[in-house]
Amino acid sequence: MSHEAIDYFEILHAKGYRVTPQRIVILDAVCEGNGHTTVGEIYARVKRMDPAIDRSTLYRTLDLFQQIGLVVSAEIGTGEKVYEVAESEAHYHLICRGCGHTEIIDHALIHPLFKKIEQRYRFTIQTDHHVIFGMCAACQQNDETRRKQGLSSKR
Amino acid sequence: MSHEAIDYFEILHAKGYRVTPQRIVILDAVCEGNGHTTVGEIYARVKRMDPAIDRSTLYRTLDLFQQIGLVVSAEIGTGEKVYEVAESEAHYHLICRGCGHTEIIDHALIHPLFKKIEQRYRFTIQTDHHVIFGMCAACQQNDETRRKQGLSSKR
DNA sequence: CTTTGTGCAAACACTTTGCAAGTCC
DNA sequence: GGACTTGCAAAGTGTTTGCACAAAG
Repeated sequence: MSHEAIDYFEILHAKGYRVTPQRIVILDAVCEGNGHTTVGEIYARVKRMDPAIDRSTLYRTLDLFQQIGLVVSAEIGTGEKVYEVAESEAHYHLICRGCGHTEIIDHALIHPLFKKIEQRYRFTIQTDHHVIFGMCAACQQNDETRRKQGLSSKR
Repeated sequence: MSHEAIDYFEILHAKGYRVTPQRIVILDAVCEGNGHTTVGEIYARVKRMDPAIDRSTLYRTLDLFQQIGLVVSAEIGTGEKVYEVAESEAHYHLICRGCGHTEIIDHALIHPLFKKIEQRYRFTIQTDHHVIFGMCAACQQNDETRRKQGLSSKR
């Protein structure tokens, strides 16, 4: 999962882009996310490693990384984009709306469905990163308990 | 699909909210979307019907409608939120990245998978509105043709 | 008449852009 | 040295908030 394993150096070079300390730090920061990370989180980590790096550089670099396929992004329910280092395999997450707990869904579960959809609708599915929201068992219980204690029906 | 069929009046009343012309116009506008509509599109329709309605009112009203369950929202790839009137059934869309064509995925296809996921991970899936991105057959062909004509590798 | 809802304007958060100075190769 | 990158500052977007006035019940 660490970028050590990735030929980022070579990939950048091959496309004529330069390897700069900022880019390394930013790739580091995305890797540290271990899965989804929002731009805000990435920026915090970047700042910790090198406070001089500007937000605009972060955005530009994330764009670049995405273009050359070093990282992929997905949309989560909050409207924020999340980034992560590109993996060979597409994958799917289950995120608890209560506690934010993330679970990776077994690939074998999803794949047959996608195959079926592709056949039926003559579509090529490109979502290499899918997020399903829900409530984990623990949070569901908490929620019920709280409701019993009588919370207002309004927000 | 039209809000005529919905007891919006009663629903608002029941929760102690008022029925105002603005709210009716906005609900109308969401209904006109016939599926996903972005805030921008909704606002345009609202303006057409009543130019005096402010953006802030739109946002506040959409929030309210979502809270009381009159409309549901989903996230699409662009980072924009889309809204639509709540349906009894959850549903799933296939959207072509090329032409934007939208296809509704047969419920029977998805449901078994979600059931399986819920059991396996002890999660309650709350996504009542799911979007999968891909490429429709037509756009895929166009894309290949274009690539053959020699487009640069950089964006 | 009381409470809720609205329009306005200003504030916000997040992202993008122009440009001169700095840096990689 | 020359092209690519960066930091800075400023401008965009899209969304939210405070407040006085208007409207619903």
